[in-house]
Amino acid sequence: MKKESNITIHDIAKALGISGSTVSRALNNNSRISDKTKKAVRDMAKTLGYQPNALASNLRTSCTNTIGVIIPRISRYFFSSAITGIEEFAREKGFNVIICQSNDQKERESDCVQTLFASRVDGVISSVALNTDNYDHYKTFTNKNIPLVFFDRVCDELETSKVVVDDFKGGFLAAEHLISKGCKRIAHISGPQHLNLYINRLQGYLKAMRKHNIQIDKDQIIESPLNREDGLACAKKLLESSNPPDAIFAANDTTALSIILYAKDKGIRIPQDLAVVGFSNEPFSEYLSPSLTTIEQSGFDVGLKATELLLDIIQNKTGNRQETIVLPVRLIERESSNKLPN
Amino acid sequence: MKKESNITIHDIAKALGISGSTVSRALNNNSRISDKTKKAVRDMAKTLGYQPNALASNLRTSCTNTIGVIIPRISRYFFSSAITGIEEFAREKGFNVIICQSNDQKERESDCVQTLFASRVDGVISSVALNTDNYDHYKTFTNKNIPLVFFDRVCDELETSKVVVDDFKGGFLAAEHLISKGCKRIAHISGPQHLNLYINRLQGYLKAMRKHNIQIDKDQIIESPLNREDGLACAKKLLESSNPPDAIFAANDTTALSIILYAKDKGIRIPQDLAVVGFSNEPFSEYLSPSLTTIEQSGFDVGLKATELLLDIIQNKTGNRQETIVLPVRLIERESSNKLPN
DNA sequence: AAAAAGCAGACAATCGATTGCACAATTCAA
DNA sequence: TTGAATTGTGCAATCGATTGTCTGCTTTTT
Repeated sequence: MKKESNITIHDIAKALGISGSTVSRALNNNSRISDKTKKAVRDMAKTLGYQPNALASNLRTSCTNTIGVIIPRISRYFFSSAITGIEEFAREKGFNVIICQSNDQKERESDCVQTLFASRVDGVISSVALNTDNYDHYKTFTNKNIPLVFFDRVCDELETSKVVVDDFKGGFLAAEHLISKGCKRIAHISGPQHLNLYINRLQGYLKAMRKHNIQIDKDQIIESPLNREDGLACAKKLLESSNPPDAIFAANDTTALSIILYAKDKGIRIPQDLAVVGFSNEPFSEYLSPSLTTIEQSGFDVGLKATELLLDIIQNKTGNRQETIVLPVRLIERESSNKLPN
Repeated sequence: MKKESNITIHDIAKALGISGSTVSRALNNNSRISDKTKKAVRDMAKTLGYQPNALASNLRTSCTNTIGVIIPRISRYFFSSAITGIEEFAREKGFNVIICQSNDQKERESDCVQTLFASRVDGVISSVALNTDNYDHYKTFTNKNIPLVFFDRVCDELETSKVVVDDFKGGFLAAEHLISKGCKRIAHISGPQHLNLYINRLQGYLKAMRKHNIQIDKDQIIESPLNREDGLACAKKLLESSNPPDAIFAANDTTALSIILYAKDKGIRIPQDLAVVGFSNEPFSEYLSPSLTTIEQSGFDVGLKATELLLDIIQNKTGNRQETIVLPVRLIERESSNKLPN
């Protein structure tokens, strides 16, 4: 009923008449221990129901076998998929994962950094908050040589590895797709320009436009925080202008959703009057009416890759590298852009 | 560049010419230490940039200040919201959270139990996998007196506390709402009957039917694993019968979605020919066409409450109690049931 | 003024696994 | 046969914070 006195390596040692250090080495498969002893130790460990005390081991080795994750919000599908990828890989390698949410606020992000640091995680994977414009708090990690890998929303200021999707190509595919559907006046709603991924999506869009000699109108490119409300405002601004676009490429699905809702409300037909393409392939995009054409990016793969990279740095003690891994994206054609080229 | 030798309580002690134990007690606000000394210690700690080493403390106290969470899948909105609630509360109280996903498989759930146990978490919050029909693996915790709280998908076999939403009322509200809209033949697609929450939703539905003297037809109540595919099969079965229902109450939104997709495909008008109500208020339900009437349940609140309960058990060492907290639900009326009573 | 009580702080053991070094036993080379 | 090399284990210190017990000093009580 009380504390079951836990089995320690010393109990095993006593049972076998050997020393604790030998047991420890045997369990860690140290080459200095004979196979016979190793087997005896392992068998006895099983018999006694030994459970290693990670705490003690952590204290001695100052490795926690834990990685920290900082994400804006877990309830966004892309991030929860990323978490799944991170966990999958980390657990398989014997690492635990501690997750912190910044709620897209820089201050909370700083708190997350502190929490993870105090938990003495062996490494950190992060996707920065929307309004993070300065990365000093991350120096808590880099100063102490704690490996750090960014994903999706990455930070260029710090010398770390990064995992992103091919946002440039995504932007390009989206725009070219709209062009192929005969759209002539293609607007783009972009995100905060201090984040690479939005810059890249925009650049991809611009490249497609140039490639096909479509005139680029600065009024048709607007920056937005990409939430529901601002999406409506952007839709209004674009669609009520004297020369409205015949297509909009939104830098995320949430904004594309706002556009669709706005258009429905105003009797603008999609895709006939206005074609729409989003970005991310959020789960809801498939069920919208019309369903949303979008760029698929695999959160799972991004998480997996980031973890692979991080654990490699941790285990090989190579120090923070500056590798950048770019994962592929894919255009998913649905109804919102399904019109005949005219 | 190498290991910055970390500041320990002994460094503080040396700097002040006092002993380590005094520093420890001062930092823990022990009453045996004078205010003057406490202040001196705290100031010095700040000056030196002292960061307590949780590992050492954990080892000594055998408390990890960490709670474990086992959930089916983090990518489902209800669960990610619950996680947010759990984290919010736990962090505020100085606890870390380790999350494990069972992917709705009993075997993985067992693995999660082992992982969390090996991590020596101070307590566990769990929502069981769909196919878990036996709870022996959870005894790993109960045997060692590790507090355990279930939420949403709870287990009655073990003597633990539980947090659920009012599924019975939800079922009742859903059915009564359909009745108020003039529906006469109301089908119900329920979930696995070894899970209380589906039993309760069903019972709520039955009570409403009885209250309003609507005939209950056993053929109109079917059990389903409640996924996309099976939802289509259920829809087909119900709607192609010789006497199809004029309303369906599905035990989750995913199944309701399947019904809507099936009906669209077959030219069945919603809500005129068929009214539909789901359960959960998943984010997509708002954007469907027609938008989905559903029962809202707050994952966040459930997570918060479960954590409150768990931390209370941990901190007051009251042992596992058997409290059951029931949180409210709410009907959200949308288009899929918006027809005039006939 | 002597005894009792209270206070502030120090000492040292402890949590359990790891690891540098020492040492014994065995094998091998010369 | 002796010295060297190799192999298998044990000893004891260590990681850093916590905590039961003890000490010396101050205050209070009678």
